[in-house]
Amino acid sequence: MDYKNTLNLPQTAFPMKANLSKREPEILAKWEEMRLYHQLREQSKGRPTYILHDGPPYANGHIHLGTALNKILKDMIIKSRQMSGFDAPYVPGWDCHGLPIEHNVDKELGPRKKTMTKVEIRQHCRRYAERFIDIQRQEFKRLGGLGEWENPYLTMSYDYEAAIARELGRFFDRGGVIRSKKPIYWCSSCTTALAEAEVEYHDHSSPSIYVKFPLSAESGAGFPELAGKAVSVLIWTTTPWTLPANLAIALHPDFTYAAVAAQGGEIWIMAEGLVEGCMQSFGIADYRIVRTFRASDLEGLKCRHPFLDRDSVLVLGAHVTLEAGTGCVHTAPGHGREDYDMALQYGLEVLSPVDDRGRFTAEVPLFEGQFVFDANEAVIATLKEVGRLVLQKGITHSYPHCWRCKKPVIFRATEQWFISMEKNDLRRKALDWIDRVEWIPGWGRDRIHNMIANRPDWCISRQRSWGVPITVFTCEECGELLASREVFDHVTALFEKEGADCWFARPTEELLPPGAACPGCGKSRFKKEMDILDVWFDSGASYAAVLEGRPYLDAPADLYLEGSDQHRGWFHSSLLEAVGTRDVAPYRSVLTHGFVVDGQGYKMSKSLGNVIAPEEIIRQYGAEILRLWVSGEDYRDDIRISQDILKRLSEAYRRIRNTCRFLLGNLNDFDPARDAVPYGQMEELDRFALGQLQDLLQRVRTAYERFEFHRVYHALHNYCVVDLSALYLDILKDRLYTTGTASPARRSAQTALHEILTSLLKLMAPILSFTADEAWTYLPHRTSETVHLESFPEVNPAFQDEALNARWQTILSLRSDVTRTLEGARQAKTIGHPLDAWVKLALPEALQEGFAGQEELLRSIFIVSQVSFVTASELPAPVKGVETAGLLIQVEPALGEKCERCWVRDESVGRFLDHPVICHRCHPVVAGQ
RNA sequence: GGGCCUAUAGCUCAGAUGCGGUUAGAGCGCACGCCUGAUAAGCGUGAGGUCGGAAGUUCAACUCUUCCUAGGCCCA
Repeated sequence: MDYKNTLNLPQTAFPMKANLSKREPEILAKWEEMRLYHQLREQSKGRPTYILHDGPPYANGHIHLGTALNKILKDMIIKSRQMSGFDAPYVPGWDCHGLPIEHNVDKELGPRKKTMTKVEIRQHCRRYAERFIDIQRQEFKRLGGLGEWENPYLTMSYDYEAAIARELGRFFDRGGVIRSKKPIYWCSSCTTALAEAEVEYHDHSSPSIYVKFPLSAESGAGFPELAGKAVSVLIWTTTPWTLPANLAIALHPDFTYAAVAAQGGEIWIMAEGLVEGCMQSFGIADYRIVRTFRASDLEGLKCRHPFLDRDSVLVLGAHVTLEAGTGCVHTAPGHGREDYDMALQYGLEVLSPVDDRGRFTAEVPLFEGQFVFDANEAVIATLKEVGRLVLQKGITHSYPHCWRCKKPVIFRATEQWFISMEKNDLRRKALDWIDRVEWIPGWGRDRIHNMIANRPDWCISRQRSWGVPITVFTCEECGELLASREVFDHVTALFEKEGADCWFARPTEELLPPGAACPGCGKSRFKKEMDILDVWFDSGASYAAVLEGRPYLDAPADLYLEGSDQHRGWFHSSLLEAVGTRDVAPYRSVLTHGFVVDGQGYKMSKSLGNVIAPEEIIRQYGAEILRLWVSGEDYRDDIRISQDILKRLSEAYRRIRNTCRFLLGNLNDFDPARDAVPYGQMEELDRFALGQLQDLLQRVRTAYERFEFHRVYHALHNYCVVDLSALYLDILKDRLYTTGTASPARRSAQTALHEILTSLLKLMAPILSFTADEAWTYLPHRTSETVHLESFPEVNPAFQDEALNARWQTILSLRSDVTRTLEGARQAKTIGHPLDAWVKLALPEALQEGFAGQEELLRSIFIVSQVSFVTASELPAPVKGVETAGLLIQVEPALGEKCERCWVRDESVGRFLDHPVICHRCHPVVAGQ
């Protein structure tokens, strides 16, 4: 007789092999089919909401690991909050306007663009954005995230465009917007102002020149040492073309300056600390310092411009350094940030004689029409001619470039719109609100705080086509600004109906509210503003457009979650807008994650060739492994990915999957309603297992609450490997397989297994969303269609038995010493399989009473054939217990024959005439069938 | 150059909630072995870190300070 057929072996159709890349799309289709997201909304109506507000990715290109990471994290938060009893809606969004799209459309259109109207270009941009929204939507959905994908928010939808204009109106209303001439980054190739975020630094070669600015006679008069001499202040610059705009020379207030007598009786003034280095590079060995000055001695003195009929005044600024140059800094207020600050402080003009294309204007007749970078040479030639050039070299240094066209940018002062950081106390209020927001990790607070504390006014205007216009008017007559509430209300209403395109499509008159008149002169002919808004303003308005705009959402949000770069980006613009328009932060807490780097910790870049595409991982491993990766790494730091890591993860995945499969297989015939055993009647091992499950629940729930998914991952994996596979399940096999199908002993085990499996699947659902869902469908008598409609199990105090737990900690210690001893016996060839073993134990005094008569319990737990308690003297060659002091163990070959059914050696085998090859444990089971 | 951050076994993570104290832990992987009734599975044993480097504070530092190195984000 083949006794194998009399066993209760595990049975399940749940496949061992996941085949994720094929199965995942089927599961996604099922969710779509059953409208899972909407079922969740329906089901959780009335619960407290949890609002995670999605930061909109830019609608360009395919998703990469960084965006995948971000979306998966969000999904894990949404699902875990949902399963923790919240109503957690998720509305994904896209950022649609802006230079990158317009730039790509430019490229696609080529020369055709010149013949097209703004509205036509904008339509192309809109279609471009739509195309990538569809692409990215598919790619994001493939990751397994639930959300309102069919109704996302788009910054280019009409209602959103209207909301942007409305928010801008609020700023105008409060007087927070100013127009001013300021040096800003300007790309003369794209002919637009650039935001700080649109500038990147690359190496660039520039001329490096030392130039003499002759000190005017009357300025030198106060110093006898200088009388009658040709005295010059020496400056150093790497942008000769900015010299025509020079209006001052900055000295550091704390530095000492020296007058150096050099060749031909000339005297040069420079920082004392730089004299030696400078003279060395000039190749002048023979010089002497005539006298020194405090910087304040020189403040206000005047030099002559080296080649223009103009003065250049000596000013003091803390930005001057001794790192390079002469300690006397050429200052052109129209071409540098600090230069501009000097202008404000000393009342200098903000001179910027350069046009949109980067060419000198008529204000500089000498170089008019020349492109500034080309004019460097002409400037140097002029300096040589007039004898003001001391030295010319070349230098390679880090220089700002346009992020789109990659060409070097210039600093140029133009009229721009700014959100003032000081009007309405915006800076101070923003800083106050920063301290009322929870930043996770905590250093995020310092980071954004420093940025807000030091940032200049926000330049919100751009001279491009694809964006939301700054919807204000200027009077044709007197130039007065018209930006009243009525104007914005009127325009906003138009935007709601027609989108922002109407600003460009309609004549000015139709954009004005009826009867609009200039607040200055009363006339009614206006010019509409043609600048558009910085895209950061768009996404920064999502607070108003989305959270306030959709009735089922709420403001402020519970959470914003983005990469740490967004302290300067979306966290920043959102904060300034919400505080600027309604004196409140848009979020209660802000969570940041690091960046995806390679296995060595280096950033991913095309040039390094270490880029991995999400699509590649999904194809090879499945999105589930990507999700497991996101969960396993501590995302607050940078997170690494490599083939090795992925391999490791898929191994962990298989382990978890197989554990589920084993559980499913052993629950095949179990109906909890019919077969469950009450806790009090369960075997103590099963009760102990339920206790361990409570520990897991506790740990996992806390970790989810704190967004510490790597703790969830490790807890789940460890539980599967250590608590279940190596311990509980291994021990249980004997009972599950060999006892009667409906025996109390087996039902007791199944009761625990059922609790364990359902809990496990629920706990893993936010991370292993596909697998938990799949396994759930194989669960007999399941309570719902998908695990995602379930809630996390609560910790059940009834399953927490401290005395039981303590007793089992002792048992586990014994077990650990026994298995170590078995290993030794195996190597000594005393036994092969543990079931060949007879374990003799001499227990320490303290344990003897507690385990008296429980040889059979220990036998099953050690998975051996016999256990006997003996006295120390009965063990001639014992092994000492390591974990249990005083324990002595000896392993000997087991007595009796191996039962053909349960494989345990027992002396009862052979005693049953009807079944001569099975043991006394198996006999009643088989005989009873 | 400035701001913020990271650096524990080959890999991923723990190291009592800001403020130091026994032989630094886990899982995976690896090596060796067992099993063949979770089987492209399962079980066991074992070898691997002195905590990025240096100096300092202290009776005592992986945990504090400084500097250095490597890396990341942001800015100039």
